[in-house]
Amino acid sequence: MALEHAILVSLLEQPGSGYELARRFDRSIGRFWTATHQQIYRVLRRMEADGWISAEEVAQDGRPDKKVYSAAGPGRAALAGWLREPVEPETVRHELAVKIRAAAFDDPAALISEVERHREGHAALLARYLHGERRDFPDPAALDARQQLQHVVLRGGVEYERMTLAWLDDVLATLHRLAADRTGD
Amino acid sequence: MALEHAILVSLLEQPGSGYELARRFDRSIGRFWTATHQQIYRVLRRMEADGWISAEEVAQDGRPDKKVYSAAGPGRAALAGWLREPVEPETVRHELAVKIRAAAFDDPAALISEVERHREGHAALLARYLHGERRDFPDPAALDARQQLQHVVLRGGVEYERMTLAWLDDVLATLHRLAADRTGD
DNA sequence: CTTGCCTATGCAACTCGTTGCATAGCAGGA
DNA sequence: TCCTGCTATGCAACGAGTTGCATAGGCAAG
Repeated sequence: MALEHAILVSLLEQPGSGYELARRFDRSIGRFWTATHQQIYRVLRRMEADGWISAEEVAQDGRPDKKVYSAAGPGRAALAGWLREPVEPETVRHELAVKIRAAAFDDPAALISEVERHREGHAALLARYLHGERRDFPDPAALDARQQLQHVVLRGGVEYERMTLAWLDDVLATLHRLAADRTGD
Repeated sequence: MALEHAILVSLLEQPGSGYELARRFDRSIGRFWTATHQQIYRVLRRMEADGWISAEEVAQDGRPDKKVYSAAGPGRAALAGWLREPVEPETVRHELAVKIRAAAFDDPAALISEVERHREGHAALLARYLHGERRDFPDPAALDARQQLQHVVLRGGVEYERMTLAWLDDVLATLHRLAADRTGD
């Protein structure tokens, strides 16, 4: 389980409340590790009980109080230990790929609009990544260690989206060809 | 949940026992939808109870009996219905990406051997994909619809591995540069 | 002949992750 | 005024997924 470690990294980069963490997961980190607010609150409570993080109640005006968490010593130590353990290979749950093979037993043309919608989503995400890259890393030569590591992860996201877009185009071409073959004879 | 649909597709392509399905998931399908034998047996029983698939006891000599499942009419209908529902975007759980950002709070050089091991795994998988492609799709011009769809999914796997290898090289270069900067001053 | 491995199925217990709902104050628009 | 929406946290219940173990026969190597 790496959710607790993902949260630790996020808190080390910037302390925050459960709610703020949930919003960060929706944006940057969430693309390679998803989590809902429920999971985050549960894990935060457990980590606080274990002494990995410390909490501070912060009163706000015009909105409810919040509990701001920071990574504590034991949390840092746990993260360092985890870094030295072997990495699990990443897991992908690619529902669309299952559907593409399933289309062989139905009408392949019925998938075209779905694939196109998917493609739009990836194109939008790529645009967002590239926008974030220009904003946060305008001068790649002048980055500290932390920023360089954040940047290389972001480049991975960019390349993933580019690869996926090209593949979806390949899928669409295949589906169109199959549809033409069907009506053609 | 798409596990039942992934199993249906696999059974439509070729009937088989729970054990055989588990081995198929370890190989081809498992790269974009993982499942253990426990999940598979549980889902098979549920699908049989729902009439989606039918089972046949097969006695074997020299080894235990097995139950061979085939997709039945209601299963085909359920698959066709699922195909028309909206696709969820694929989810990635990329532990290595979390670790790379975590390395900013520890020694980045400690990650190098891990990333290299990861790289070897992806290189081996790419080789296996390319080998399978030469074996199963030697003449792309002479494929029926089902094979064309299987092939385009395989091409997605190939492109994913190529992209990942290139990115891991990028990560390694970044880690080496950071390690050199550290010892350099 | 015993030990370990492979086929083949399954139970029990657990953790992870999701969904729906609840609370509670404040802000802004119809 | 009422309704919607945002911040902020949480409970309860469920479903998905993992881990450890059990059974049971046959095969091959030592």
